This record gives sequence, C-alpha cells and structure tokens, in this order.
Amino acid sequence: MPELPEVETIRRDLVGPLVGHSVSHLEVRDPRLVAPRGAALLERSLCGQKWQAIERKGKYLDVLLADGSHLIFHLRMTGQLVLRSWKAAQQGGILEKPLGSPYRMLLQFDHGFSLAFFDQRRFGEVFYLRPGRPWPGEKALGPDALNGLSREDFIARLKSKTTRVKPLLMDQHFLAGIGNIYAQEALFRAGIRPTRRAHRLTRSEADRLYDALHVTLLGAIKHRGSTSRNYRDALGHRGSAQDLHAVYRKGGQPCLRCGTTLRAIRLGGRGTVYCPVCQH
DNA sequence: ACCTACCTGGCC
DNA sequence: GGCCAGGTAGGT
Repeated sequence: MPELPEVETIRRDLVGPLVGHSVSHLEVRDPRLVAPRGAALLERSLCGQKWQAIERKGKYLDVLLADGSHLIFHLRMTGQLVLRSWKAAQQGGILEKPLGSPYRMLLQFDHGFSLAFFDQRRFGEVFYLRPGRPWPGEKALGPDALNGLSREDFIARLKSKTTRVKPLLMDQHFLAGIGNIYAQEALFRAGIRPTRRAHRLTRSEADRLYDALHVTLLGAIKHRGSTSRNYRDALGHRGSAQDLHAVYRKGGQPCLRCGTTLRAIRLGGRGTVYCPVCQH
C-alpha cells in the first residue's frame, strides 16, 4: 500500500520521537513476521541499542542502530507503523486504532513510547541485519525516485528499456519508490499514456515525466500521503493526498482537465486509469 | 508478458 | 460468490 510518499511521511514522523532512544522490550504476536530466526534473537539483538537514524530507500524504512546493524521494515500493501505512548496504550484508544486491534509486533522504547506494527494482509516484512549485510532485494533496488536520480540518468535509463512505461515506473529495479498510485498520477501529469514503450518517448516527454514524478511525489508528501483505505501515518491519521488524484481509481469518471470519460485498463495485472485525450 | 502465491476484507 | 486492493517474488 504505502509508496514513497507514505513511507517518507512515516519516516519523518518517527525520527523526532525515536532517534536517540532504544527498544527495551519487544512483543511479537505474529511469529511469521520474524521467521525463520525468531523473536528471541531479534529481542536480544535489538534491545538496548540506540536508534541512530531512520532512513528510507524506495519503500523500505531503514533504521540504523548503534552497532551498525539495521532494522528494516517493508509495509507492502497494508502495513502501518503507529507510534504511541505506554500510557496511551494502557488507557486504550486515544489514537484512531486502539491497541487492542491485532498488531503483528510491538516495540516498547526506554522513554515511554511504543511503536505498533499493524498489517491486515500480513504481507509486510521486518529484517534485522548485521552491519554490512544487505536485506533481501536490496542489491537489486534501483535508485530512489526522489533522492537518487538525475534527469540525465533517468532519461538514459528510459531509453534503454522497451517495456511499457507504467509497469517500468513501478519496477523497483528500475526506480525505487513508485507504486500503482503515483505511476498513474505522474503519467497523467506528464500527458503520457501508460501503454507507451519507454524507449519511444521523446526527449520532451521524458523531461515532462521526470518533472511530473517529482511534482507528484513532493505534493503527496506535503499532503502526508494518500489514504485510499488502509494507510495511516505514524500518528494513526489519514493522509489527504488522495484529494489530489486525477486518475487513480477514477475510471469511468470525467477527466478533470477535458471532461472525457477516463479509461480503465489492466496493465501488468494492475488496474490502470488514463485520459484518452490528455495522454498520448 | 503473463500467471500464481502470499493474506484479509470491502463491495457488488 | 466473485472481483478488487497501495507490493513483490517466483515461475513459465
């Protein structure tokens, strides 16, 4: 569910309350989350270690710990990381989601905060990694869509691919952080059909796409992410970036720009909406 | 490029 | 009941 803007919003929410503190107790409710190495090992490795930094790489959250090891989260479709204080947890439900809902894991910190990992579909992942060890999939991760890519690099990489541009944008090996919402929104903004072959985009189309990606992602971060259904920020609140959406899940509705009925297709197995008039 | 799997839940 | 959902890995 969360794409780059949602993960970035959560990251920013967590930095102030958690950096400089350490986990004192760990409760794992869904053993599959920490299999195969188990909760006991994770607890031994994590507890007492100060959180030095919280970074984001594509859709991954990367916590740098005092000894150089890392705690990695990926929220997949429905993961939520919600911050709360112990007192709030004991009193129950000052936040939108009461602690009584089925969380997969709860990290309690030494300064009275805790962090709950909710995840309806249970696709989310957590890894604990010794210094220098990559997490599964890290080596194949492309440059971050916001932080890692110059315009010239982006255009050169587009030219080297013959696949359709929308699935390509969502391919984390090509570019890290873009998912099904922002691929569609950026293509609408750039006036490019999702079915176009990447290497056939003109220079000016590629330029517009690069700009559109940045404007779309930055705008979504400014609005604290898109809440279509599950997404919540680290305080348990909904984002408002869905109010900016022009095409995502709007098939059959009139285009906001020209009034033409938006067309819904499937591309790479994913729902895709575009304006047949505004996007060429 | 297309399956399938991994899960749960909302909606028609 | 069937289809859909913000993601990704694995197979053909």
